[in-house]
Amino acid sequence: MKLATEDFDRISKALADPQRRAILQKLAMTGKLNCSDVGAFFDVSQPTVSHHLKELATAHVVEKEKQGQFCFYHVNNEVLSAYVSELQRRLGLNAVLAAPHAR
Amino acid sequence: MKLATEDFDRISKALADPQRRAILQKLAMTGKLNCSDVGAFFDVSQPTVSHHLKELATAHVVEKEKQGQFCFYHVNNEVLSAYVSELQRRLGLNAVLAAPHAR
DNA sequence: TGATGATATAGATGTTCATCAATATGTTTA
DNA sequence: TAAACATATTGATGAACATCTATATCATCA
Repeated sequence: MKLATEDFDRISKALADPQRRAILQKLAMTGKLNCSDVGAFFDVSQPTVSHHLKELATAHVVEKEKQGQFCFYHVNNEVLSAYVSELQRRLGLNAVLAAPHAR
Repeated sequence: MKLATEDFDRISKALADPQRRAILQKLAMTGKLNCSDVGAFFDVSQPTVSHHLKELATAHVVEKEKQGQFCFYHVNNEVLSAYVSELQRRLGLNAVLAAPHAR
């Protein structure tokens, strides 16, 4: 999967905030949570949680799934993997793996 | 190599800014540059370049090497690799590799 | 239908931060 | 030593943003 520059930038920004990283990590560990559940883990207001989840969803690192009045979120592993790959590529960390061994 | 939480957070913040990512990528591509060289690639003032390089150095993703009046910078691959690994760990992206294939 | 509950939005506030101009510090060379 | 150059620091400014309270929207249930 290929990330557009715009997407890469947005994901970088989404991952810049510690609170958002904590929420994302919690989602990665638990698999799926609704908004209230996420909020229960952290000492921030409900609107703040909602805001962070929206940022993560806009960056496509999580996906939103509405079920009645609830709203479940789960991580998008494909996008996250693509992000990490692109990050490695830009930082030259995969040169050894990708290059056909430059003798 | 193991990253302390504080280091991980600082690196995340260092990578959050597009200009800093561009500088880091340029360093990764060229291997080693002094401050002026870096500045020549981008349309920002000298103090801004100096500031960004300092941020990157404080996060240990680049290393500073003073030679006379010049100051060379190069990426620290060990730290960057450790950062990416820790990021993958937190996001649960290495589960497939690490786990003995569920079932 | 009205009450309760879940989530989203609006608006405000304080903080962080990217950037710049000006200046300081340190180094080389004429 | 004086001038020229490389880099760092200081202080200011405007923008981005994390967070909150208050309120709106939407769904469920009695």
